Amino acid sequence: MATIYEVSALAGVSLATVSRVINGSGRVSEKTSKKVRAAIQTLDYRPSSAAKSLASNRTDSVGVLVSEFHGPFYGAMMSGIESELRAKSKHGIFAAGHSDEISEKEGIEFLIDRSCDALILHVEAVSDAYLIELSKGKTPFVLINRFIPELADICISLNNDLGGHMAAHAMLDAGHTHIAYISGPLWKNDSRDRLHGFKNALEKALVPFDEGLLFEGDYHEESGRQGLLNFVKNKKKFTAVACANDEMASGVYKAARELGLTLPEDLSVVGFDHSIFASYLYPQLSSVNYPIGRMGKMAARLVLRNIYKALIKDIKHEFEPELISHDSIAQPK
Amino acid sequence: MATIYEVSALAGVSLATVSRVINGSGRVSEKTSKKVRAAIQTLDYRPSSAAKSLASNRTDSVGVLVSEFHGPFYGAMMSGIESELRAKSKHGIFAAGHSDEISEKEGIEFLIDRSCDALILHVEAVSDAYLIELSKGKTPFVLINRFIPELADICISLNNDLGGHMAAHAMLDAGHTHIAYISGPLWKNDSRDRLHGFKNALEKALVPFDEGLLFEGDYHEESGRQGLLNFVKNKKKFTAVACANDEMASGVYKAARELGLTLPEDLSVVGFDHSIFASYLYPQLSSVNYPIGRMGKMAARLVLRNIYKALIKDIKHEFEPELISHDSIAQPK
DNA sequence: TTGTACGCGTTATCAT
DNA sequence: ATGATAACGCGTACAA
Repeated sequence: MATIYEVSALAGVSLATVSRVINGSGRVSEKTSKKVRAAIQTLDYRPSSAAKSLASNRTDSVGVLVSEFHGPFYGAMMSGIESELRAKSKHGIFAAGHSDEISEKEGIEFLIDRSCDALILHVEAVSDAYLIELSKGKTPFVLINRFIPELADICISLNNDLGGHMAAHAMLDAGHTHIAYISGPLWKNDSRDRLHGFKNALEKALVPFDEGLLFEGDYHEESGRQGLLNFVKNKKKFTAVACANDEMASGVYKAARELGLTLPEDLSVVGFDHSIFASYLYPQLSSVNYPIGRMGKMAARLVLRNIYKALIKDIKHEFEPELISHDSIAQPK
Repeated sequence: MATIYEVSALAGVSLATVSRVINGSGRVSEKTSKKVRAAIQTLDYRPSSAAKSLASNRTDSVGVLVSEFHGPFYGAMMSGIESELRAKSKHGIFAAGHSDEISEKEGIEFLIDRSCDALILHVEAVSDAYLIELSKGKTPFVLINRFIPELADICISLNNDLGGHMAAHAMLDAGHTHIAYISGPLWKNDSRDRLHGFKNALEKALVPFDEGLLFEGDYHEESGRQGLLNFVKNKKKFTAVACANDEMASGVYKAARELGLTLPEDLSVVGFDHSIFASYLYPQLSSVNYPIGRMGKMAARLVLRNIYKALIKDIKHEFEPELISHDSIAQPK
């Protein structure tokens, strides 16, 4: 592999000049620049990223911690981050945190040890205190899907409360008054916010909420199924069920079929996230959209601006959900 | 950040010794080693990965090119790769190739410029010749989901031909003799292999295949829908349809419902990949399993063994598909 | 505008 | 077993 020395020799200039034309730093005459570029061409010279990092103290890499690689959710987020970074010649190093405190901390340590210039974190299990402490460290980061008042300027979050509102109103507007709710794990912030928004919307509409129609799931399909079976077992009356994500809504579909219910006539369902597979379900699932791809892009842009001093305007910290209507909501019989 | 100099000073030993302790290379007395470790602890010393890379000419990073980040397929693959690499303190740099020749080449260039120690490539659009040429270059790589005779020892592939066989037999065994096939793009190797296996199985079973019952889709849902509508429009007789992936099978479900068909009584369907959402469909989709997660792990293990000299046995180059039976196949009426 | 010289924090090759 | 020292390839003040 050719080095910058060979290039400078061939071009008949000093290596400082070569460095300048490569990085566009400092003034270089067009003539010299041309010679240098020619030399780079003929030698097929590629700068050593290691040497560059050592000298500049930057790696051009951004560590990204997601909960999981699979599933429709994080893929969209990673995709948004990667394309945005790559356009600026940076790259992402992705690691999984598995929604587990130990594992998330290990992941963060791993990425810091990789000497990433910055991190983008989608963490659920570590505490606010831990993150506030982390923010005092050397590696800057951005949080996605999380809001911590003390770190507001590095948070990219969804208005989950509003999302809960929308789920409730999707049902209220169709005339439902007995609406069950299958929540995510209540130790997660987003789960609590969605539920809060949901209850709040009912309250404002003067529709009482029966706590017996609340089931705490785990965001996986089977817990959605269990939730519906549970309501039925307890002989609850309800004509609609809102789910805190689409997987659980799919579980509700399954349980409904087991019970011989026809969707959406016998039961209206609304999901959350508007995952890619919402449209694979039958009837196609109405769902509150979570623009995670755009949020991933925004997180990358925030890093690009804060760390790499890219000229980026239009930074936005909070995103709004939106109801995507399909065929899973009918009027109550 | 503490450097190795400070550690050596505090421990009262030379640089070389510290380096030896860290990397476990060369003999070091237990006593010295202890002193060094203590110094590392108190200084909270972390080796600089850049300096390490520069001196050792390794980055401990593996570039991974996938077609897309989203969707159920690549997530499982990336997940397998990441966990396997991280266990050995290596990391993946992921990039997307979008199944497009230019874009795939750019992605490969990008990863090489990142000075990855090796690459894991899931490429569809670049030619065999290009890859053979690439193999003569400096950066070693492994191919996933592709078999090139000249590069057999760096290929991890699925027996797609056998998969096609299985899809055909799922139908034949249920008694179907008029079986349509919705293929992926025929410029892709896996599409061709699956189709070939499918036709071959029919032939062996002495069931003639009507070319009018072949439709070339693009692996996306809508093309599956188009395929089925196309067969019907042409007044073809068939009782079953095999799809080259699950997305297109989902499209077939949609078209079937539009046509008022009841699944699986009026039409049996089999998919390919056994994506996570195969079970979200109703009726749950029978599908030929593609163990992409395990294949990703295997690709990582191959890199670990070949490049990083890890002691790994049980390398396997070809994986076998497997029919996962659910509820989408019935006997013909 | 261009060149010189030093520093970045390791690994690895010699000696000792 | 341990230490001294030369690479590794580039960025960047500082000079010229």
